[in-house]
Amino acid sequence: MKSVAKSIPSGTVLAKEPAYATRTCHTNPSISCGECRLGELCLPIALDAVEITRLDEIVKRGRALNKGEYLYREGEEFKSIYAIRAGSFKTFKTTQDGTEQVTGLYLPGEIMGMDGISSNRHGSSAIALETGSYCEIPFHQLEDLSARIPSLQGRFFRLMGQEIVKDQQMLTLVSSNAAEERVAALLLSISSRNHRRKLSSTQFRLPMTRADIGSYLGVTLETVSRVFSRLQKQQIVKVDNKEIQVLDMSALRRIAKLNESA
Amino acid sequence: MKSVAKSIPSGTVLAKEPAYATRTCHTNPSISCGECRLGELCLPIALDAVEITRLDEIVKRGRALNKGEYLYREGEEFKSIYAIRAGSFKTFKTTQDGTEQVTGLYLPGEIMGMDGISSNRHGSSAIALETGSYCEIPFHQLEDLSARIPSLQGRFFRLMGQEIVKDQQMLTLVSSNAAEERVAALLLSISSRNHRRKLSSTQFRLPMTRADIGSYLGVTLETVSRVFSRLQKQQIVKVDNKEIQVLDMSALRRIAKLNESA
DNA sequence: CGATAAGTTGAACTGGCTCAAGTCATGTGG
DNA sequence: CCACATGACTTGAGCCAGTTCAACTTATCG
Repeated sequence: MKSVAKSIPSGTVLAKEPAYATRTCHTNPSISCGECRLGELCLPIALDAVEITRLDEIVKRGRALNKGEYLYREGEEFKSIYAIRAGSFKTFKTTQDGTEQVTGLYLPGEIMGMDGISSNRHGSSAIALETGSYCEIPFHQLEDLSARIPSLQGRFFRLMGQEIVKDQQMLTLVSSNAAEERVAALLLSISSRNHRRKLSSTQFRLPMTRADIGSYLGVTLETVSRVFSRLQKQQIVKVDNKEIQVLDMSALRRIAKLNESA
Repeated sequence: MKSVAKSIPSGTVLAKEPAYATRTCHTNPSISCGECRLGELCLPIALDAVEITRLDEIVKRGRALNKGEYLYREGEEFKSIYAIRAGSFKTFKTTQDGTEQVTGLYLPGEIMGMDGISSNRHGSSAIALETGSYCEIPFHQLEDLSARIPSLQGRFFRLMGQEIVKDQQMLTLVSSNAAEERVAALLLSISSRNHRRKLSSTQFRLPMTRADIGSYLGVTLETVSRVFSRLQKQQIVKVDNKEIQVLDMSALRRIAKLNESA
């Protein structure tokens, strides 16, 4: 927990530190799915108490991961999907010219690794952006269980459907040019995901570097930096390195062209 | 069948017409999944004969659709997914400024509509690019059946996983700039999908207009046109309006940076 | 505290965009 | 079956958002 806080600059004016630290779910590995505060976001939605217990039996609670540690690597055999409990992760592919292309940002309560299901190989690598923890769910056990618990099967279909929708929104975002639009949409996305997790939707810490954001959004890191500067000059957000404070949410939505997604 | 052929310019030098016409699956609505030549690509893979019969009972074979007809519209209630039997379809979203953003191209044997699963609303509209036909699979019946046939559940998980992988490949393609790379990747994608369907991987007809291709790839139609002209000048492809002949496959792969996807 | 990574800002360059003017294809009605 | 209208495609010219390269400041961490 403290190691997350450690990465927040001490003299920061924003001071959303306590909220972040207390809310970022349990690093405590003994918490079961039934007790987990993220249950309402994560896999267990739509399951009753008994079903959650069944699910609990197959979930392996992973150890804490430090910044930069891999959860899995592109090309490795796919065995499990992973639910984020705390911290944040990015997924990325390494292109043949050796550059890294960020394909996803994952926050607590979200599921990673679904791009390995079809081919039995992980389609991307996943790495912790800060100290974090996760639950590992062996996929074939999840399949077995899903066949016996229809509501779990339905839940997982919907979860995969969500991933498809998310990827398509990202695709339309990146095809439709404007760099400002992309950055604004990313901020709104983080904002609304924080809201779901009962965190501040106006103050948060960007888990990615400018380079990661640029890679994710299909622009250079310099452009990301310039967009932040511009948005700040227009009083739409306050940017202090990775600390973001949204000052004018509706202006931000206007710039993002309100892709309903957010 | 003939109406597909009709859209092929008569005096064309390429003359891949017969292959196209005979191979483009059955427009015959009485063909069952067990008999369908697309079975090996479509939902039934991994199912035994008895299971296919069960699946057959819930599949509704749709009427032929003419060019421009909608299969479903963005925002409509999601009830079914659709398997393409013949022809080609595009999916697209209409952005708030009224422009159309192409999100997918679907060929026979492929499944459309999975972006409606999570929200119970279709996330995009689907429209026939030429005369085509489809099978409708009511989703809740598919869910019921999947709960009773584990191999069908597994198949559908993998199919959704494939859609996720496809969207992410598209995303990385569109973030990594180079217009030529994007066009080359699209050509390779169609080529390999044709190959899977036992059609020519070097000669085919583009089902989309330049405008559609541009929208899909995140460039303008003029850029698409110029890229085609350049590729033709370099003797990599022969372009006759919508007819494409790949002359130098390895050069095309080199340009596409061989995103293994293809 | 010093090294290294992350971020900002400026200046010049350029790929793709916009606008425009044309050709070519398709299909519709007389 | 032709003529004409409309949509699809091509090509050129100028422009601009975002890139590249570079110099610098600010954070982070052993």
